[in-house]
Amino acid sequence: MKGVEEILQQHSLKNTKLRKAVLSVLMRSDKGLSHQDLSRSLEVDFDRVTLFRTLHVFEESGILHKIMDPHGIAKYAYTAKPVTGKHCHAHFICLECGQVFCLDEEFPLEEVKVPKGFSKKTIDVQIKGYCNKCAAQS
Amino acid sequence: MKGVEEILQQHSLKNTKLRKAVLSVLMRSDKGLSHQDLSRSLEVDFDRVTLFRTLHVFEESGILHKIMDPHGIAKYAYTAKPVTGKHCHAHFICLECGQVFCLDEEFPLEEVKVPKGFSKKTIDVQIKGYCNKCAAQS
DNA sequence: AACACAACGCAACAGAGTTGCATTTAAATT
DNA sequence: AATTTAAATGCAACTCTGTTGCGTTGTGTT
Repeated sequence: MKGVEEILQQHSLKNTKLRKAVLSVLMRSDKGLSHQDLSRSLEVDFDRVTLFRTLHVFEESGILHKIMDPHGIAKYAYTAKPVTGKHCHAHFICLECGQVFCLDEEFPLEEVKVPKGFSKKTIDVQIKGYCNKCAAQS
Repeated sequence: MKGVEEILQQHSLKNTKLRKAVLSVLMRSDKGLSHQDLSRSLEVDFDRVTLFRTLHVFEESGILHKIMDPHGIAKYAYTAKPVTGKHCHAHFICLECGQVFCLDEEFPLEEVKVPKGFSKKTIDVQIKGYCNKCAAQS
C-alpha cells in the first residue's frame, strides 16, 4: 500500500494537512464517504469549501471515484486499482441509509456498445438493496 | 404499449391530470428526465412539490426508476420491463451535461454475491463518459 | 530568501428536495 | 346524483449539499 504523500506527489498535488488527512481516512475505509462523513472523522481544522475542492481535485486526478447515493449525496472512495477496460467496480448501495459499500468482486464485462459519437470512460455496477442494519429494521 | 390510465389503475393510483401528463412524457422519452426537465415540458399547471411527490409515488410503485446524475440530480425513466434477476438496465451517463440515456442493450448478469444480511433488489450498469454533443465540444 | 502560483478561508449564494398543514378532488358508497 | 373519505394537491417555509468570487496564506521552486 502506497503512502499518502507519495500518491500526492505522483499526481503533482501539493502536500497539505487536509489532503493527507482526507486520503488517509479514505484509504482505510471500505465504504464511500460523503463530505459530511469526512467532516466528522477528520481531526484537522478545515473549511467546508476547501474539503469540497479537495474532493474535486482528487476525483479529477483519478485518486478517488465518486458514487451518487439515492439521496443525491456524493460518496467518495479510494481507487486502489486504476480502471481498465476489462473489469469494473461494483458497489452495494443501500436504498434506506444511502451507504455505499465497495464490493471486492470485480466484473469481467464484455464489450459495451455506446451510440455514435459517445465516448465511454468508466463502467460501474451498482447493486441496490438494503444493508444488514436497514434490512433488519424493516 | 399500455395506456397511461391503465397503468395508473394497475397500481391503484388515482387518475389525475399531472400523473397522466408525467407518465405520458416519460413513456415517450429515451432519456431520464429530471424534475426541472419535466417542469419545462409539462403543459399542465402544477405545484413544484406535487411533482416531487408524484415522482416518488411512481418510483415506489416501480413505474419509474431513478438514476442519480453526476451533479446529484435525480433523473427518472419509465420502466417498460419489470426488473428480474436475470437481466438489468444499462444507462449511459454524461459526465459533462449529466444526461442519462437508456441503452437498449441488456446485460445478462451472473450471480452477484452480497455480504451477509444484505438484500439485493436491483442491479444497474452505468457507463459513464461524454455524450455526442459534449464530446464534440471538448 | 524571494518568488509564483496553488491551496485556503470566508461570505454570500444557488438550487434540489423536504415537511407540515389546510384545501381540493377522485372514486367508492349509498 | 348526492354523500363521504382518504388520497392528492397547493402553499409557505425550511434544510442541506454544493458553488462562486475574492482576498489571504502557504507550498515548493529558483
